[in-house]
Amino acid sequence: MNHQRMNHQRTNQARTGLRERTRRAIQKEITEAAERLFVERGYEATTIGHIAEAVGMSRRTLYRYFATREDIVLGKLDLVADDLLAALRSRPGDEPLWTSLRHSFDLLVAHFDDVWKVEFAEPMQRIIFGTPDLLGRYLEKLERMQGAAELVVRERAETTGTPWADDDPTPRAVVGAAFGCLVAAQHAWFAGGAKEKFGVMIDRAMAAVVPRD
Amino acid sequence: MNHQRMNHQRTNQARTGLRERTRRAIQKEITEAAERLFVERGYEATTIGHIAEAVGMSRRTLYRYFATREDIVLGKLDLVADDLLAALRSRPGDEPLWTSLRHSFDLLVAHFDDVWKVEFAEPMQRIIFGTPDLLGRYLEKLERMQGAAELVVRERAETTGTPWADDDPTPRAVVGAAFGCLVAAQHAWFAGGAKEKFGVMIDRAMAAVVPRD
DNA sequence: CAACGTGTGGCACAGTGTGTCAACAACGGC
DNA sequence: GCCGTTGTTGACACACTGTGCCACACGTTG
Repeated sequence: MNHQRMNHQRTNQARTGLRERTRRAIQKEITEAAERLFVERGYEATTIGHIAEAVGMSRRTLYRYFATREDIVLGKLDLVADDLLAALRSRPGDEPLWTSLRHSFDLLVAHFDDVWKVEFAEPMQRIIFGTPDLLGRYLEKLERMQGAAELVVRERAETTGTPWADDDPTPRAVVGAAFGCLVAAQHAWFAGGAKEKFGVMIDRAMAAVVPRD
Repeated sequence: MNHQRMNHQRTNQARTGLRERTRRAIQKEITEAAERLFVERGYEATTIGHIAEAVGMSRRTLYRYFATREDIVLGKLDLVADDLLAALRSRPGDEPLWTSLRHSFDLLVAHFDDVWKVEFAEPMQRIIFGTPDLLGRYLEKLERMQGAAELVVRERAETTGTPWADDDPTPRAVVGAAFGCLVAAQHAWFAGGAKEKFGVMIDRAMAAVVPRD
């Protein structure tokens, strides 16, 4: 229970504390070793014990850095989520919602086209989408992002004087549609061997689905 | 590995065989006992052992009916998925895609407004959305449904002479947007205490997001 | 009857994730 | 310097999931 809140507990306070920094460094080390193993031996075949051995620590200690094996792969997503929400919040209030959402995704686009792609992009993507456990966790995290995004969208609508009723599914639906496009773009992206830029893919996907403003 | 294909392996052949029927009956019995336990003691707190004991069979045998504990809750979804795809296939080819998708969801609407609601609707929904594991599996199943739906949509577009390129994210995006609306409707539905009909909710959600035809 | 296929339970096993405890290092005040 | 506090680590035991394997019981068919 309560796995998801264990890492990165306070993004604001103690941002540059020594503790936090070394913790991040170790987390990164673990992640890299683990991903190497996942890519070359497969996700299912790589146990926590293997990873612990690879980074030279005990199984128990590893669990203090990542609550579950899925989190080793998907933990960074929580950080991205915070940034995405901040980006969404910072969009001008009079901008069409769909456009704001598209721009918020730019962070993910960068994440895909830059960091991931250079080192592990395609293989790790394939591992995530090819492993039921990971895919489920991934989608669950996207789900929670959508919940948070809905709140942001509702707040924004309130400031512009056109709020939605509490039981109106509209804001969630628009956000959900946007994330649906995101996943669609991911599929198309590495279905085409990641030859095309991810940004292009998501533009196409979101152009095909434009809600009434 | 390969959990999801273990149950309901051939929906077409041997539809009314004795074996299949008794199997279904036992599955149903297990499901009902399990859901009762889940509702009153919580999902996490209910082990396979408890369920097995409740229905009077061994743990090992229970695993021959459901590959995972999640499947006890979400297994029926696979059947619904088949029906949903069949419904989608049977829509007229000249109908706007969004309308076809909306009508395909009627099955789910019935499932929500009728069967579930009468007995376990709200509690089970809450359990699914409140348990990370279950939510993940649920979303993963929706994901696979979307993959299958995309194929149907592509085939249909081919017969009408307006196919999409293989690397075009459009069909998946539209399908994904529709499923996003579905989930949005679920949220709004039991956020409002399931007072409103589910059909109304999904109508509102999908009306808010209409892609270009 | 015998052979066969199928459903069942028992057992052992690898793996995940948790609670608990003792050892140990780091840091501050005295 | 010494000592308590605090945080990190590893070891062990534990409950639970899911799988492989084997022996047994049952009904059907030859």
